[in-house]
Amino acid sequence: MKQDQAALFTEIVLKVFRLNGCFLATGDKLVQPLELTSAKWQVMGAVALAGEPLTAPHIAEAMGITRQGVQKQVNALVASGIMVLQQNPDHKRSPRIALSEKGKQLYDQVDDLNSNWSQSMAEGLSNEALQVTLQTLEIIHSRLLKQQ
Amino acid sequence: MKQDQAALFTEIVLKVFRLNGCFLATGDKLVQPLELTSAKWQVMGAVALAGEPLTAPHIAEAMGITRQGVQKQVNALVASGIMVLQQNPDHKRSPRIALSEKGKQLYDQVDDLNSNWSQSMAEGLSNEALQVTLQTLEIIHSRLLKQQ
DNA sequence: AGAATATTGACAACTAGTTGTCAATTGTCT
DNA sequence: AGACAATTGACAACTAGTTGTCAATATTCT
Repeated sequence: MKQDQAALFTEIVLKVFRLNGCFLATGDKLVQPLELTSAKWQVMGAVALAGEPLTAPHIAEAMGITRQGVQKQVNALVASGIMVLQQNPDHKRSPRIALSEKGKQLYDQVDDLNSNWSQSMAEGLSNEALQVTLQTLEIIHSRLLKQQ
Repeated sequence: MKQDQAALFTEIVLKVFRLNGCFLATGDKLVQPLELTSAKWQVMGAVALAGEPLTAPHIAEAMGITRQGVQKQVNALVASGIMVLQQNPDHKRSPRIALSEKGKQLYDQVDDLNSNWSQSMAEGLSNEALQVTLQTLEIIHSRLLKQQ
């Protein structure tokens, strides 16, 4: 039975790999009309969710990726006028990054697309099943963080 | 309540993104002593699991990534003597790809590492929770495949 | 205050994977 | 058999992210 659980765990790992690819592909398609990508709206989402401008390292921490990965997307988003840099009184080198007006409007549209899609995807899945799934993934995630 | 489920779903999506990164990082560390990477042992695993040599497109289909992504890893694995190309009587251009003796021995070691790690990770997680999680992820995955 | 240490953005090189093109091969249809 | 379409490996260019280095800025310790 210990065997069974380990085997189940391995299948979950493989499923996560597949789902990651599918989610990114679907996300890219979803925001393609807005000329965005999954990577870009995730950065926008981190700032939108925080409700206040964040520095690049803060965004990276919130997203669980490296600051350099974030920096690339931020630079591109600033170049295209979706995000803006605000002087940071606490740090000369590290500006606060915010959504521009254009960025906010764009993100509202992303939010709409996402909420429609999420509702259609969650259709017919029980609250319990979703809760158990999320909770299990959270436990696994926290173990991984401790372990490394 | 439909709202709740969509929100839960969104959280699961974000958790999958994080877990994907963590799993890859942990997998890389796990097989680092064997001079492998997550990408390489996943290709090896696809062939090992099939129990017979596969062509590159077959491996790609099994893994859910593109044939070109697989091809890169296969070329590297062949160059390092871990996999070998076998003449394919059914297709002059598309050889069957198998593990070499060295590759089989390596994969046995990977398998050991993975099963130890999986057991420690699954520790304390109930069979039901793991089953519900896997099943829910499978439903989501199959919906994504249909949808696109 | 001054020195050692950590954080930060820019830059470059790298891994992993995708997309598109090309020519060779294979499959299908009549 | 012959023509047209699909599959395949090689190659190149691309996105996304990581790692490492550097100089500038912040932080900490005494």
